[in-house]
Amino acid sequence: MNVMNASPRRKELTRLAAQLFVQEGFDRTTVRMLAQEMGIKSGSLFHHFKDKQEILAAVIEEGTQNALSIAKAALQKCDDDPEARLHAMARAHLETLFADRNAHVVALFEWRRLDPDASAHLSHLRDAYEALWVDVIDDALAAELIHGDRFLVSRFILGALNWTVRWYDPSGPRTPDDLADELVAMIMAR
Amino acid sequence: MNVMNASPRRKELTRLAAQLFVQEGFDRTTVRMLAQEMGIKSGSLFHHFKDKQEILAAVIEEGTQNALSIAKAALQKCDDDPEARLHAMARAHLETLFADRNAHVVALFEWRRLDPDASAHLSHLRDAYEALWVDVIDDALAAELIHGDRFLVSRFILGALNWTVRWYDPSGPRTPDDLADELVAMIMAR
DNA sequence: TATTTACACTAGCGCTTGCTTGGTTACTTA
DNA sequence: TAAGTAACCAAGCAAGCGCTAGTGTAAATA
Repeated sequence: MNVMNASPRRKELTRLAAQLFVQEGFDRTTVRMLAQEMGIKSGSLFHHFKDKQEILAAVIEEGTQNALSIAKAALQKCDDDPEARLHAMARAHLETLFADRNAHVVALFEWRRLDPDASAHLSHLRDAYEALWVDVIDDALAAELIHGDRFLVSRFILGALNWTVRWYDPSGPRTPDDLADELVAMIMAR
Repeated sequence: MNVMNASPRRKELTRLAAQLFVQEGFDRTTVRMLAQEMGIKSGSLFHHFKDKQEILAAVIEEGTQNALSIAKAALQKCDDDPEARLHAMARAHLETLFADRNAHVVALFEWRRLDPDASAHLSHLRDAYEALWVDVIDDALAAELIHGDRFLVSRFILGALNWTVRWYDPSGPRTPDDLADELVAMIMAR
């Protein structure tokens, strides 16, 4: 078994697992289904992952790491203007969400299936990501771009953004950037 | 077995099932766990419900029916002012969401576990509820209380509201009405 | 060349799952 | 008082579950 490595093979298996977890849900996805999708037998799966839990953790870790680095890059690319940063953050959020949709759907809706250890470890990653948001929103409030309670405002924004995975159709006329811009327009004081 | 009835006993069992489904998730909730929570043996469960699926459907139906009638009542109580209607609808949404939290969490996050027949039946109920929202939002747009694409705006609002079940703590200082008012304030043009 | 490593296989163990069966008990109604 | 019915129970079946043990083999390493 590969301890905590990130071989290309394991990455590919993780990607396939994410897809199945979205289709069927974590609990209904059996190790036999996973193995078949990967083109191997169920026993062989445990050469790559210690147990089924570890596959879930790998999927979520992958997605959250990506989100974090994309958001950081997006924020660095724009100057200190609060409005630009708000736009950039919303765009980055939706960009990751749909570039890596399967992993994020799993992270959003199967988080509770993680065992306590994995959950604790991944919580730090998620907190680091949310800290970026808090920062951006605080600046927007200070600049009076938006109004309201900082806690509530950030929850509402993240809720609206995360919920998009339930209805957004990438083959439709709108791009993720369109969504981001429309949301920011909706909440900005005019 | 009781076919499609709503005996008090069955209603109570449905309530208990909703609680367990939230705690454990539908798939991880076994009929033995359900039975124990209800104070009966697992076999007896199937006197009240045809199968496990039917319990899930009962939970979701109960919650959605409540949401529909509360929203209708709230809208009838206020006059035709678009702003009042928007407030009323947001308040009604959160009122049901937390009065009947378990059922709604199940409806929001376990919907996909429904078999196709139950899903089709319950979709009509849900559509009826969402139609109320579309109506209210159209009026608000026409009155220029809010701006933007009607489709996107309604999705964002429902997303922000539904996501509250993931973070709202009823024992905290804020009431559901506070949340509703703050959200409406956030999206209203000033 | 000898040894290790990575990756896959077959076979199946021990357990849990949703659900069924056949029967009992307590209450209501004719 | 007899019949009917709603609610329950004990026992267990067949299928499916996660995971393990032991083995084979080709490529990389010493």
